[in-house]
Amino acid sequence: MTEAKDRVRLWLRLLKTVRGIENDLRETLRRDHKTTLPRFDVMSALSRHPQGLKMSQLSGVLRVSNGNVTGIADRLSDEGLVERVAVPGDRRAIVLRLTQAGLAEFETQAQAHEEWINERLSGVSPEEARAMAARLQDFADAAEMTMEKTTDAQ
Amino acid sequence: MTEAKDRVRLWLRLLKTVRGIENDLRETLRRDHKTTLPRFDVMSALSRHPQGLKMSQLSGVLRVSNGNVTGIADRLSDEGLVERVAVPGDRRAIVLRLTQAGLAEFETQAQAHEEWINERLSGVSPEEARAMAARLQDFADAAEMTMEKTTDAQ
DNA sequence: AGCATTTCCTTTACGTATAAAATGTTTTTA
DNA sequence: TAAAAACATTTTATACGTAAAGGAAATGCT
Repeated sequence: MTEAKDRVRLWLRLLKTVRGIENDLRETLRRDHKTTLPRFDVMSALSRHPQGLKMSQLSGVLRVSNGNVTGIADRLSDEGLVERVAVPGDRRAIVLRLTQAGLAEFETQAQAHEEWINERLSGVSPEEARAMAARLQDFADAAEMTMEKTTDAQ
Repeated sequence: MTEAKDRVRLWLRLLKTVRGIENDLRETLRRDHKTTLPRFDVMSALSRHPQGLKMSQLSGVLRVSNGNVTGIADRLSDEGLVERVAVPGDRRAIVLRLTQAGLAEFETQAQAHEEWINERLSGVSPEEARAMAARLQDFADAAEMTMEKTTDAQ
């Protein structure tokens, strides 16, 4: 009973916290870098894979739908920040990767992003940050287990 | 340096956690209640204000744009779950409130929602939930202070 | 080889989200 | 009190986001 309420309150608090940060971040990305969080996420993923990622890998990593990635890739591509490269052995697949310009742009954004987050979360000590991140990780792992159980039951 | 990384990691973890829950929740709301989280949020806010809320109050409470609320209200209204009521003294304003059907529907959804969250967060003990929620609240308050400082500086 | 299935990506239809402009109404101010 | 400013909401243009359907290519099975 009451424990359910406690968990609901935690969920509402998590949601409010993340949305608050996201809203502030959106404003900053738009004003300072003429970009958005989804675009940043895509470029960030690509920056960790210099050889590029297939569209399906990208949507898997980002946990968004295929069609969503198609649209973001279109726009980034129009601006010359990413490029689509054919995959030798498979004419269905396409690899997306950062261009030189895209990499340079991302590095600037990433640096500013880290500083911005550090400032925005300045009320959280590094120890607290590590502790909270670890706890969230634990609980994600627990949820993962539950999910697998459910999935196995098919 | 390192502390910035710790805070960034916390932010990424928060984002991933919330998005994971949101994705699962979206699926559940769609399948079991033929609705969405934004619709649920609107109905939830209205349920806490039986006399209704002006559109601007609603977008203020939910922290979303005016135009956004307009669209959601349109769809809920088409389904007879909410109604727009003229405000006596002010012909610019409109109050949105739940209909009888909307209230009944919301109560069903809210009950199921609470149970679903409780299950989804079953890996978090009630004590942990309270502790984490409190810490998030503290840090939101700290951010609030920082914001006010910034705002005052105008 | 041949035909069904699966895989990969895009397209479509729709619902959210914002910012900015437009519309109509009230209030303020000169 | 007429003009200007502030307000409340909607509309517009654009960008995400999903689910579901579609087209092309690879795979698998017989």
